[in-house]
Amino acid sequence: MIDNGVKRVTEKKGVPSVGELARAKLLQAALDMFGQHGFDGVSIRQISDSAGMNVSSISYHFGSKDGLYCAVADYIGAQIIGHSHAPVTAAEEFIKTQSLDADDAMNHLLSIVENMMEIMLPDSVETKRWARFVTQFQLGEDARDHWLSKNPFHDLIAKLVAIVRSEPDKTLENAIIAQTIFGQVLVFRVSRMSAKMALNISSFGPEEVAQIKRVVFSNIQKLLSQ
Amino acid sequence: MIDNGVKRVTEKKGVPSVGELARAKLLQAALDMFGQHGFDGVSIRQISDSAGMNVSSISYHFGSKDGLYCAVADYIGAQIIGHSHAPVTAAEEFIKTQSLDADDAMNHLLSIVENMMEIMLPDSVETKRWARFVTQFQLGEDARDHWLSKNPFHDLIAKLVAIVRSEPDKTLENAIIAQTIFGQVLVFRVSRMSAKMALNISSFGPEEVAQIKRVVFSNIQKLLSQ
DNA sequence: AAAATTAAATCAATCGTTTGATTTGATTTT
DNA sequence: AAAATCAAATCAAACGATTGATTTAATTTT
Repeated sequence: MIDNGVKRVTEKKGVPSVGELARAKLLQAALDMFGQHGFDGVSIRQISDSAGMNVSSISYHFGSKDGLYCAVADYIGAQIIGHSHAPVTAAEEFIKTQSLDADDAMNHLLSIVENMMEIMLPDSVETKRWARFVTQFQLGEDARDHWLSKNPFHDLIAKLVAIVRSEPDKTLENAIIAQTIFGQVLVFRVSRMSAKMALNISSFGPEEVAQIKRVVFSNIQKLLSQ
Repeated sequence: MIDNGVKRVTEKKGVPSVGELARAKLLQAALDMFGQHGFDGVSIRQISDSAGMNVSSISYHFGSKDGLYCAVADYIGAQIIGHSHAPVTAAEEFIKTQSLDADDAMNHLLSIVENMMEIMLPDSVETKRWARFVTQFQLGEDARDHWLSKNPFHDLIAKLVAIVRSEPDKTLENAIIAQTIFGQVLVFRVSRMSAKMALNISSFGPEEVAQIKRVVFSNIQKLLSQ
């Protein structure tokens, strides 16, 4: 039910054309407002106003409101993939070597978790906007088949968990453990307000993130010990 | 920004009046549809149609759409409190005894976690509807000051964690640990679709819930071991 | 000049809310 | 007991405002 009909732009070299700048402005505005209020909570007029453009520019550049929403999802997915490229590929290559070194696997696992925390936790950076959008997105009904609904880290974490535990790959138990590891990071994003109140902090600054990271790392190492 | 103006009903004895039945029907319909599509994703006409009533019955019984939403939040909060009354009060009384028995504290902790899982995990029971609504609710902006946004289990979990770890109450670290414990349950509700795909299951049936419970219990015991 | 882009105006549809009239069920008066 | 009275409850209808989308015309870019 998602219309992705988008008029593409003839782009040349690295020079962003006027239309591409307009498209980018709309995308950023939509990213913010969709993330804050959800799909139905924002009108295309609010988005175009926030971007300083006209309503029709949305249907011109993205075909429809659905098309804009989908474009934002694609954009965020690409950003997340890009931001976690280094630790993910490193872990994937480690797995490809068929090494069964538990310590190495644990280090890769912690790197990936650290990367997830950098994406999901901080208050001020741009990644905050990604996380809000993704959370809203995952609650949506119609867009469930979009690949953004799939956790791109899970498979990797489950495999690393299996290696650390010296178990054959892909047992249900390992998948559950991977999910609980993911949840220990996710909770600080989804239940953000609740967590701030519970921890009696006003924002997730560098020190808070560091302390959370310490606890989560400690948790992972303990719960994966035999 | 929430209007809670509600025409109250002259009630007598335990006999539900005609208006109270209508009110309950609207409340249940709203609970379902708000939980599925969020506040802005549902119109009051859809809700009243689903309840088999007229549109204006909403403003009559709840004052406004906001009033209805708030009434649903209140109802769910009461339901959750009621459903977790037993393990919560047991743990609270244990804490009141000033006992420092780590094993007892751990048992109370596991009871509370088990109760949380009963509320949040299953696919078929009514509690599923509560969880969906709460998740949607916590993402909302305007209603953040409602007490439903606060995690009613956190304080208790944090105190029990402190006792298990033989530490003074209320350190930041204990609060973080409590949050990560909560996250291990929460992830199966919030990232529900993603989790189903990752675990390769079609629903959270009794066996799946049992296995998840086993893993989470094991995790908690390990990560709280010194 | 042609194509791409923006602005303004307009569309039918739906939004939350309000209105006035009507029905219901019980209480009070006769 | 019958009639009158009244508050509670429900209804269809309509309100102005806003929704996503489209059309038309003007402007800018290439």
